[in-house]
Amino acid sequence: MSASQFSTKQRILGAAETLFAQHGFAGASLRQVTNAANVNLAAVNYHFGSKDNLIEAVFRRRLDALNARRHAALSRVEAKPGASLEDALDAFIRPALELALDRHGGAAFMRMLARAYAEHDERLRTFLSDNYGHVLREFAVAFHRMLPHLAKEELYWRLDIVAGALTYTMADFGLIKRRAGTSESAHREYTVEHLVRFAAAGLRAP
Amino acid sequence: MSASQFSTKQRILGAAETLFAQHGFAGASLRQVTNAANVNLAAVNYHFGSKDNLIEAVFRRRLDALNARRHAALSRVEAKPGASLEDALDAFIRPALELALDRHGGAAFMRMLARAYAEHDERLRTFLSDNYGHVLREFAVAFHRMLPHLAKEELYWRLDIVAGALTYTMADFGLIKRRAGTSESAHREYTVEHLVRFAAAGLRAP
DNA sequence: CTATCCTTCAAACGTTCGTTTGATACGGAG
DNA sequence: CTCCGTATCAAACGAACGTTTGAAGGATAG
Repeated sequence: MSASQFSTKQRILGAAETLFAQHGFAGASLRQVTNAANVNLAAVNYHFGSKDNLIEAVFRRRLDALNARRHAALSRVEAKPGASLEDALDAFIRPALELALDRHGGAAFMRMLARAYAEHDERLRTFLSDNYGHVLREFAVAFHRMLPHLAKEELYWRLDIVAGALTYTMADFGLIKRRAGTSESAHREYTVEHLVRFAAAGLRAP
Repeated sequence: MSASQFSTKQRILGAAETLFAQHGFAGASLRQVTNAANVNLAAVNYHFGSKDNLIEAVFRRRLDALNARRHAALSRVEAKPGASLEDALDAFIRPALELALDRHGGAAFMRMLARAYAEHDERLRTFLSDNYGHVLREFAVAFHRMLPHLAKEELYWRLDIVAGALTYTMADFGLIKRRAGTSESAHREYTVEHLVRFAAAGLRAP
């Protein structure tokens, strides 16, 4: 039963991701997590030190890769002459949507991320900003270059809102099965395009 | 100190709204709430019966009025010949935005509502659907009439996502001060227009 | 073999949670 | 005045929380 192809650490991370998405960080207890992962209660503190550290580890496992892919995609866009706002938004959205549609817990992680956005928790915001803020700042610079008429302050809170709305939307997309008869790649292309237009409209508003 | 122009019940509701918005339903304890409201701990269970009932009461206090105003606005739109999708969205968005910009805790409530959306909690969804679902269904019917080419299933989850994204966005709007030199009504008009366009684009997408 | 390190385990730690209790004060109604 | 329903209070209830402890495996190195 407790046997799984995954290590204790990985099983804890997976169960935590699912339960945090379902009940929130305060609402999901370590006893729920360790029961779902079929590991001893003390294993969390042994491997991660504390519940807060576990939360950060769950983020890290996914965001390291997501941020790297976003950075790479933005670099490709910036190397291209005549890149549009839509290209930059695509670089931001596509890696996240691929993560949301990933079959190995991607949807759960996206829902967890959406909750984190809604929580406005100071500790979490600091952690995310410290570890992943630099890529977001790269995007902000790119957007600023593409929307020169927009004041920096205005741009920043628009980005905050657009990113939040996108995250919320992608979290829900992960819950919904695509229409029968549509291939996965077609579904993804359709959704990316839809989200890019939606975000561009929000950023370009007067 | 404990003296206030408001009754015990009202002070509990106000403090709960603020703290639920800040720390979530699981994260805010009744001891925090009763301390902030300057009332005895037992007062919550005396006046409301349980923490869950308190949560529902906090929703009820705002949503009764919000739903009534949305219903009235939609009725006006439907009485008007040649009403557009944008008119219906206006009827949906304007009352909510006015609530979000209300100075007496409206912003806190909107943040709480956004968290509730992100939580996907079954009990809360049932409560909201049972008590306020009929107005949302009126809007769904109106939108269906205005978007006949869209299958019902497709429309429903688009509405779910659009409503969530709008709620999230309005929750953040409540946190941000309007630009200096802009009147409150101008700020509201600008924002409503922006949100309506944004939502219409999401619903009209192919 | 023994020694060592990493991991797992049951049990307990002190704290905080939502809820309940029983006493006390107050304020009209009879 | 007494009576009675409403409201508030300090105190306690059992349950659940995150965390710590110390002992017991189990593999590897000498």
